[in-house]
Amino acid sequence: MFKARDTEQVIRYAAMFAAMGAEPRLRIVRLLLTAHPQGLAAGEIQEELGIPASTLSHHLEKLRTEELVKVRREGTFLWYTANTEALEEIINFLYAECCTRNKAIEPSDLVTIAKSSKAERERKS
Amino acid sequence: MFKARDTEQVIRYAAMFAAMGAEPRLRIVRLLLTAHPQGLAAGEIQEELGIPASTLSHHLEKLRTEELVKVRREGTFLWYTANTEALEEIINFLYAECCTRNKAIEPSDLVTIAKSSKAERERKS
DNA sequence: TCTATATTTCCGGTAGAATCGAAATATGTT
DNA sequence: AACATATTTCGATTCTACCGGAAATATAGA
Repeated sequence: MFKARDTEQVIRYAAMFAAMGAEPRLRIVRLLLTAHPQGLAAGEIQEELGIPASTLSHHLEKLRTEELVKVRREGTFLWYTANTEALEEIINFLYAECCTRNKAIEPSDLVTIAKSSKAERERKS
Repeated sequence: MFKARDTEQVIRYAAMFAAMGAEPRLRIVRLLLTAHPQGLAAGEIQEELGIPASTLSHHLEKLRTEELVKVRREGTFLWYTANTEALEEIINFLYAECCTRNKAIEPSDLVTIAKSSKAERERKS
């Protein structure tokens, strides 16, 4: 039972991972996160990352399809923002799949790890 | 400065996401996690998921290359296991990228969310 | 060595993804 | 309406991923 629902889930998450699994798109998501929650207009992304407009448009379309970014129009500009809910969903999925299993880490450890890697990141920069 | 290192990181994580971004491979990782930490022989995975041997071999090779699975030989069998460290790394990356930003969620909330989704999952099954 | 089993490598076919210039569309301004 | 700018859609090309049968390799046992 619930096989169909499970199948849909796997397909959906695979698609989300695939959307992040291309260098230009991962860059886009990262960039949008630095600009969160205001986001960036397509043209700004284009300029920042040096991606041709038409190519960028395809990537944004893909990210939008997989719900990793949201978009709102303001005049002739399209403002893209990262969909942090979707990213949290991915984290939860990974956490559910990975970290509740047998020997895997405890929630409290996860926080410790997250904090220490943040500290480490800041130390290195 | 550190542009090169950052580039490498993005490329690496994009490759990891891409490895998880194919339905058969996401299934494989999930299956290996259910069998963690013992893992499964390639033939068992093949039988369980109904993937032809050569195709499966390609997928496992990809996952191995991106360090998402480990492998050990035992006689003629190759035992594959999920690399939970790599999965934790992905969680930390996403957490770092996503959840330390502006309005994003706090570590303590992350645990709450993770726990409640686990509870919800168990309720549904 | 011969046989059996597990798995990979080889090879070719095919579908889909990524790319980007050019043309089309959308919106706002004068 | 004409023009300017932002972005998408079109069209064509190239590249890469996925797939799976057949052959090769690895290991163990008789």
